[in-house]
Amino acid sequence: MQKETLCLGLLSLGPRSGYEIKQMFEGPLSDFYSLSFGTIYPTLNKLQSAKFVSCKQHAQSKKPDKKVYTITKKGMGLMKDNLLGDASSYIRSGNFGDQIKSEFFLLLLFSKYLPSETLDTVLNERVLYLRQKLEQFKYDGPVPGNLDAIRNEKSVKFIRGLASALIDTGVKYMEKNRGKLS
Amino acid sequence: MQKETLCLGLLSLGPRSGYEIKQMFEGPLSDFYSLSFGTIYPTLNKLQSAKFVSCKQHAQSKKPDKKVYTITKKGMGLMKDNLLGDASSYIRSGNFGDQIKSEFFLLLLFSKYLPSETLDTVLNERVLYLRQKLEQFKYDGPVPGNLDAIRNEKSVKFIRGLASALIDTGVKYMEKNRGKLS
DNA sequence: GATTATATATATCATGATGATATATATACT
DNA sequence: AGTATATATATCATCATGATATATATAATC
Repeated sequence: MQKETLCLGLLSLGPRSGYEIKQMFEGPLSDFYSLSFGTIYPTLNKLQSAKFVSCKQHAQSKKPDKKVYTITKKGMGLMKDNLLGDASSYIRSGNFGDQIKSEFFLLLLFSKYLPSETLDTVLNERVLYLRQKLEQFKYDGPVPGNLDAIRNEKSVKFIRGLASALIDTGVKYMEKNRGKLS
Repeated sequence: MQKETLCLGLLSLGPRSGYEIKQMFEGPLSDFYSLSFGTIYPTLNKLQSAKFVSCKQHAQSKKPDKKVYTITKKGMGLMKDNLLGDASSYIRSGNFGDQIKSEFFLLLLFSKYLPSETLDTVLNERVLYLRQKLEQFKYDGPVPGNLDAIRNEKSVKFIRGLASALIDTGVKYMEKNRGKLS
């Protein structure tokens, strides 16, 4: 998916600044996708020049102005068109997997070269991390700030349920089978 | 993990060419990590110059010579050192998640802008793909060529079991809950 | 009370990984 | 006969990342 389409998609959930878009990628979206500041800011500027988003500047004393972007009708049109194109590409491509870079799995793969205490700590920390993730995905109460919007979407409920099921399976497998590694 | 360490790690499982290393990233490793030709070949050249790997050229009539790389004692030393460093960094970093870019989850997230037939096809293809993956991970017979080495590793058995459990959970969740998306 | 770290907020840039392309041939498919 | 795929290495333009710069407020630590 192009960065433009992704930014428009996130702005379709409600007006946001570049900083807040980055927060989404570091929070609830971190398990699915990420974009850096170096990509987000130029993309928003480009979208603004082409009138796919509008921008309201909120002056803040002695902090940089907060630029809140709102998707335009033209932007909604582009987003929907691109999304349809992306889905078609996905279907035609024959490549239905995700792009993953997992330091954890590489460490596991070469674990026979690691001291057993080191491997143990790696596994412990990973399990601890996954347990926290699981709580986050299962938690149904309010979340602060601008992140509430996506929680009520039908698709997000589906995704959160899926993520919860996957993490739960992962944690249970690791607890049951980690003895077989050493 | 540095590309050098990763290449050395794969060569520690047995001598291989750059092309065969790429095949591993496209096959059994594709769900965990990937490197491109543009990274693999220069890395192998660099490792050879520094005597971390040796190279035997196998002449092939009218095809480019096949360069089979073997890890040296010096290379094994570097790999183990780096691996320990990577594990320590992983533990210290506090960042225990994986880096993921999932076109599928983005399409799900914005699925309300997609025609229901398109979404349906996306889900069908994904489930089909996951079922194939599941069979691959569960299959215990021999695999052709140079890919057998990693299948017998203790760590790989653990990883394959984990991957199978995760995919199984994912498929079952999707089949049960996909109706809630539309 | 002083210092350090973290959060807000945007912008830019060097580095380097990716994906495409080039080159060359054999085999399999249509 | 013609097209696509597989083997095999190498190079390179493009662009995303991660780091850095700038500036301040608040929270935490000592």
